[in-house]
Amino acid sequence: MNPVNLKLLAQKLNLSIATVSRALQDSHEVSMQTKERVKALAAELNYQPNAYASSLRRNVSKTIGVVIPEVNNHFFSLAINGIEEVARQQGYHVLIYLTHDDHDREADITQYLTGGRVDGLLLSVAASASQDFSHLQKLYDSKPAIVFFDRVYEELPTASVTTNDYESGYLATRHLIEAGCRHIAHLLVSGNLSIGRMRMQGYRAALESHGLTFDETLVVNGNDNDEANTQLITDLLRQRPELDGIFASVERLAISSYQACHALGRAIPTDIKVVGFSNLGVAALLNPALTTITQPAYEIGREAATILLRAIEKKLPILPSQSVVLNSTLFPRRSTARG
Amino acid sequence: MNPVNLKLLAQKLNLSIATVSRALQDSHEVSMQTKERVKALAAELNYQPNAYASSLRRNVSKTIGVVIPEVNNHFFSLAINGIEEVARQQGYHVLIYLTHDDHDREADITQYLTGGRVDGLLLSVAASASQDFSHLQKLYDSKPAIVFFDRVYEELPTASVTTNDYESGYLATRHLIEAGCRHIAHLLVSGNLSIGRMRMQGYRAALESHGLTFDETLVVNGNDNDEANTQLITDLLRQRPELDGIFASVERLAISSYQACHALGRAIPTDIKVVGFSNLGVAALLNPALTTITQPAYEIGREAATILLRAIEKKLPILPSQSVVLNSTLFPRRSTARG
DNA sequence: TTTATCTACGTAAACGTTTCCAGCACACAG
DNA sequence: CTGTGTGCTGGAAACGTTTACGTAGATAAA
Repeated sequence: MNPVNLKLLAQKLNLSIATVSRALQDSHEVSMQTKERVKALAAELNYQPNAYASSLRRNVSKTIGVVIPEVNNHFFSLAINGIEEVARQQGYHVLIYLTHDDHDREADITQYLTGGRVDGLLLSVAASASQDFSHLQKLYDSKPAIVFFDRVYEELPTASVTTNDYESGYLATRHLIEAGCRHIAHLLVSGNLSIGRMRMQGYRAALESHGLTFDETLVVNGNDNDEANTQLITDLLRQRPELDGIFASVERLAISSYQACHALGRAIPTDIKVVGFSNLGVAALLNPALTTITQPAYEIGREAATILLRAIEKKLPILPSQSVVLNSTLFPRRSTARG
Repeated sequence: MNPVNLKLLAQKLNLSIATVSRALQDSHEVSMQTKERVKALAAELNYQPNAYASSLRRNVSKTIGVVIPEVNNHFFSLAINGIEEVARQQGYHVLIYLTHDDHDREADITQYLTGGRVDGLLLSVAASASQDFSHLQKLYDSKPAIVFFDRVYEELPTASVTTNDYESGYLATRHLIEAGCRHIAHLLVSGNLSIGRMRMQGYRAALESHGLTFDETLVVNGNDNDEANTQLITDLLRQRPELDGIFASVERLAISSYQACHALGRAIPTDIKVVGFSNLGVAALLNPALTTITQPAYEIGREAATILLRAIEKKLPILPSQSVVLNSTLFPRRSTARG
């Protein structure tokens, strides 16, 4: 494509390719004089090193992969912001792959990535129904550096960046109980991931420590289809008229809950109260303002990328002990106001 | 890293590297027998070709770059969804770069990308104050395939995917006028891009064709800092108490308008009406529900990626005539209701 | 003087592919 | 028997870097 390469520079300068290469890397083995000559010409001809040749030779790509369920979700888009920020600072490129919470897509993608295309990987596991994580095991065996964030597959001995999901689940549920709820549904998408289990345990513990009984039929699994979710919630609301609280474990389910309530004419917070995990910037502007558990998404992205890039640069393995747990924050708003 | 390469396969099979390579590509020059032997072993050893070696040799990277202002914005995240979708279908990888609407970052990034790292580029130009587009010119000269989407730099003779911005600006403004507004502010971020100019012209034309005079001081430029924008709008509202309509040319400014109105106690839509470009899924759930002009973001992404990949695959240049204009839709909601 | 050290550069191998150019064996036509 | 094709395979060059190694000349140490 662009025929400006080391060979061309070397010819024009009557130097060897080796010297030109070294000059551009500020090697001490090259005299100041030649360095300047080389750099001047390189700048003039707008020389850009061929990334692939360099990656091939050095076995280092200066590229990280980010594998996430979706990007149209404030949590993940904020996380990407954080990731891109630190990657750019350190001269890394960011490849994005979306799984749409589909197991097979995730397997395909991770399969791709065993080929050395990336130096490291940030992964937030798909919340599919499948219990099969062999693709992640395979990926791990091909040993790129991996850091999980938010949605972790715990069996791999690597680091992860998560939030205090158990406490958050507990807090959200207690908040509803204290607002007067007695029949609280729990909506989630990632029941078979640790994140889902933790939030669930928090929910359950809060119920039980307040003398409420845990009812399995009030736990509903959604997916990534908003209409289907809204329908699911509508059905639930109809079948269980005693329901007076909803704890949505993920943003889209909180939104669907609003939609279902609007459709059925259930007033929030009078008839039913809603709290949801969400990074929606406009939560406070909703009708009514949505009480949220908000994760520090941007910081999670930064933190995960930092751990990953540090390990790559120092060529050290990533240990589970480097894991970080950040705290989410509960923002009480109208949707859970008393009376 | 992973030492499973063609050489290893060749050794184990007592074949030459050339034959193994050809077998894996289903070349007709290899007997069925050997093909199967090769593929079996490759699968068994989990062979993944080295992407960099391949890219180097073929001068093709199967990677496209996406350069956008931000990802934490529904328009762009939906667009990325569309882009990733078609890229994945065709076996392409997607590199993401965020400019944060900063001219210098954009210049840095495009500089990077002249190095042949990507086969093509999808670009939505940063809405900075700068009038300097020499970095884009330079990028173009290094001839990767480029398709602009939404925010176009018109001077480059390549294709773009946009929406009917003039009509949308006209429609939004007329909608406000018909709802009774007489003093309408226009908030925008991209005054020096064609997209900004088009929307502005639509705004102006609607005013004038309805006997209202265009007032330059009602046109306000925001940036990517939400607090600053809210402050800006608050100031405007205070200084111009006669204001009864806001046309926000970009999602974040509509949100900031809500915040400013809430803070000042101006009731929407009674005191002031708001319409905004937005892909916010929860627009209908806002308080009050926000009237939006919604761009077909997902389709824009798909369309842009399709044009780009077709050109790359066929090795044809991209012509301005391949440009596509899609239609946005006005969704009237409470925020512009009469009375 | 010789020997060691240092500076500044060149030669060439290597990274893992792809692909051009053979070559060989065999078949078949003239 | 010669020529021509065809089916399969291997050797080796090439892509653009980086880098181990070598070397020539200069300077310093012995």
